Amino acid sequence: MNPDKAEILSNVALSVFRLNGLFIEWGNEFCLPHGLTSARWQVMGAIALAAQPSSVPQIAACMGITRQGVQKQVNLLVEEGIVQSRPNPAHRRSPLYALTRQGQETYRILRQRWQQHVEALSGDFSVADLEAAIRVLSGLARAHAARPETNEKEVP
Amino acid sequence: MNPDKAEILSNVALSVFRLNGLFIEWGNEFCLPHGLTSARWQVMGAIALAAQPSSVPQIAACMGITRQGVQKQVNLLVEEGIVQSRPNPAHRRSPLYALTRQGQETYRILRQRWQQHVEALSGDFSVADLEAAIRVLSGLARAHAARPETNEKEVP
DNA sequence: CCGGATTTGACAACTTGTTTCCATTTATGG
DNA sequence: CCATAAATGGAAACAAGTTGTCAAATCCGG
Repeated sequence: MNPDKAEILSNVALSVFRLNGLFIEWGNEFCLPHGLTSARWQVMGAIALAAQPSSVPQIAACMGITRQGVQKQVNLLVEEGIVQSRPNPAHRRSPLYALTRQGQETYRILRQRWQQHVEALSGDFSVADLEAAIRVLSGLARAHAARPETNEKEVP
Repeated sequence: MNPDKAEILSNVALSVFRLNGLFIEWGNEFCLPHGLTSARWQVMGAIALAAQPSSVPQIAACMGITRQGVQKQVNLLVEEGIVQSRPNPAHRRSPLYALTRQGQETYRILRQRWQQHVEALSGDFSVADLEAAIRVLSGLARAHAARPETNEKEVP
């Protein structure tokens, strides 16, 4: 019943891989009726949650992925009328992005549906277990965080 | 201190996404000295842990990804001399795969280094938290498991 | 034994994300 | 003010995985 902390940790890692795949797949079906995908939903969420309209590099930093990856999804979101660019007074080439009216409406509906889903799900777990899970996942993320390490920038 | 189970669950989902990316990145660096990547390491592990030499579709089913994805990595592992194909008495076109001598040696070293890593890491967590994390992650995986749903195969 | 369904590998296109390179814009220090 | 460094978008190549198609091999029901 207590096989070894190290072995449980290995299982946590495998669970994270499996769950990541399941979440993306589930999210694609969840967003399909709104013409979105998991990736675009995540970028949309980052834009929606930002206090002010944000530039692509700001969104990328907040999401923990590269700016080029975000740029692709943002360009698609603009094409679909979900997101709108506006001039950046501080940078001519780097516009700010915010949701359009349609984007706000789509986001509102998705957030509502998501809220219903997690509430239905949350009955399966205790608060103590959920908080413990957060502790473990956060601790693992901190331990594996991309540390600049010896990236001090090679002195030329 | 207890904001809402639903909100903690949302944070668990975001943590899974973030951790998946961090794990893959970390694994790539971890395997680099042995000429492997995270993806190939995972496939190699599935082959190593199988009781008997396995076919590509068997490995894929056990890993929860598509056979085509596994096939790509297996072909690369064969090229690198990590994995070896042998005739499948039950299927002429679908060979069985097992580790080569070199593959067994590489696997042994990687497993040893991984073991050291998780043991060092495991000091940061309590057994209770780790088991709670497993309960939550397993429960979420079960709830989102790709269920055939209405895929009963359209009657033609 | 035969014929159709299923499995399987090969191949190609697509999605998501990363890395790399280049050109332009912005920032900074003398 | 100007030269150089940093930030930024665009494009291309790559990695990993998915889906789809095709042909060969296997399986199964009659």
